[in-house]
Amino acid sequence: MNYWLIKSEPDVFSIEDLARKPKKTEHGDGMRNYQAHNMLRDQMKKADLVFFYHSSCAQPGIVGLARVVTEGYPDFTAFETKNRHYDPKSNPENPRCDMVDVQFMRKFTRNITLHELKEHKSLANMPLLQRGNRLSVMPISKKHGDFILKLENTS
DNA sequence: GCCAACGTTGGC
DNA sequence: GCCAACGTTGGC
Repeated sequence: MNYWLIKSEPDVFSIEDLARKPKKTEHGDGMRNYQAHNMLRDQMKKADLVFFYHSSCAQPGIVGLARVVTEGYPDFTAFETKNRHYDPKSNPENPRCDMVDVQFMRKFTRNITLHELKEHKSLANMPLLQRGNRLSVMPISKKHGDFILKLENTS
C-alpha cells in the first residue's frame, strides 16, 4: 500500500467537490506530464491512500484523504477536441496521459498547511517541499505518510 | 500580480 | 541532440 499526494486548485476542484460527486469518485484528468503519466500508469494501485492537497489558494495544504479505486487508464479527456485538457499529441492507440479514479474518504479535522509541513524536519525531503516542484501527483514515502496522518491530531 | 523554477518545444 | 525561448505552476 502506497501513499500519494495530488494537488488540486480548490477554485477548480476542491475536496468538497470530490465529496459531492456520485459515489464520491472522480477521475484525475488533465495531468500532462511524463513523470506523472508513468506514475499513474504503472505505480498507483487500487486502495493506495491519497493525500488531497489544495494549491494556489490562501492556505495551501493537505485537507483530506482519498483512495485510489482504479488502476491507471488512458485520460480520455485528451482525445476530446473541445475539452480544456485536449491534447492533440495523444490518441487512443498511444495515450500520452493516464489517470486514475479516486474516491473521497474524509476531510481532515483541520487543514495541515504547507507552512506547517515545512516546520517539520522529518518531512524536509518529501517531494512536495522540494523547491520548484511542479508535479501534480507525487509519491509519499510510508514514513512521511504515517507522520502526516499523526499530525492531524496534534497542535 | 510577480517571479523563480522547470518542463516542453522547436530551430538548427 | 543541443539549448534558447516559451509557457505553466504555484507560493508569496
